[in-house]
Amino acid sequence: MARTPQDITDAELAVLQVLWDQGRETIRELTDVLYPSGTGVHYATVQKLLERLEGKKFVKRDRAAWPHRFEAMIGRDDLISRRLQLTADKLCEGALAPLLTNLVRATRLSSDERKSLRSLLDELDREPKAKK
Amino acid sequence: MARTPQDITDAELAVLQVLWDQGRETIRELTDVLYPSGTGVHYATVQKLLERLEGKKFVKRDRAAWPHRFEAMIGRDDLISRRLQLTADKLCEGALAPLLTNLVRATRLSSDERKSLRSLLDELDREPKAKK
DNA sequence: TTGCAATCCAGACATGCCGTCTTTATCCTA
DNA sequence: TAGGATAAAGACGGCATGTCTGGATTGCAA
Repeated sequence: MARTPQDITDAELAVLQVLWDQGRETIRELTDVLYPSGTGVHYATVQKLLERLEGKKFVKRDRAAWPHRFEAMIGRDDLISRRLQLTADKLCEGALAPLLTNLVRATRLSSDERKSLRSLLDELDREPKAKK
Repeated sequence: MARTPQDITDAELAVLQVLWDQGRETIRELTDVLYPSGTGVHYATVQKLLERLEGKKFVKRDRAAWPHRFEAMIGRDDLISRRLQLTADKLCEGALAPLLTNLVRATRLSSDERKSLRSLLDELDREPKAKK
């Protein structure tokens, strides 16, 4: 049984989180956020993580700027979808519906949350062909 | 950044899937299913996987029976919940609601599915204190 | 131009997970 | 009691992944 590499590792995710919060950033800026008391050694670590994220098309590098600036190519919601699909593939033969019912039961939905969920369903009723 | 070991690996999951399908099984039976053309070498592999699953309390071993019989201690739904909570922890600070809305949008819900989802919500309305 | 500091780049390294395999001890059955 | 099957403990190896090193390149200041 071959081990399957992770799509995005924890360290890579940490970098993405900062990019999501701050927008376009340089390696230096990212390093300062991720390793506040860093000795400067961590610069190369962040660099490598960005290089791998770029290779996986999850981050875009602006080589015109100096120093280079980085930007997330994947949104938080996209990654959530990705992870959900992954668990569905492993546990439900790809079907998302079981995850859905599981969540509805497990989550202690407040009445407000139930209300907004209903309106979301109403919205889907009106436009049966949701985009993308 | 410390690497976090997986709760259940792919190979371990494969064993669990068989246990979910077949119920109580011996190592030999599991091995025959997982490695149909196995040379007998894989017996120890399954054995080790079961040992680790037992250590993590995901599988119960009946040492009274001979040969030992194994049984899943965690259900498919439990594992789904676990995985969902894990993604929520990593991407939504533990909140499950974002996953829910994400799923509702991503899943192409048929009108039937929407209907059953609504009735599920109604059910929750009637008994605000859902049990665990 | 020259020197310097910061940045970029490629690759090596280390640690630990995890699937596999080996060896030895233990148990049932004939 | 002999022999085959199972149990138990540990070693091994590949590789993912976070970290680090050395040297090339760039921009800027004197």
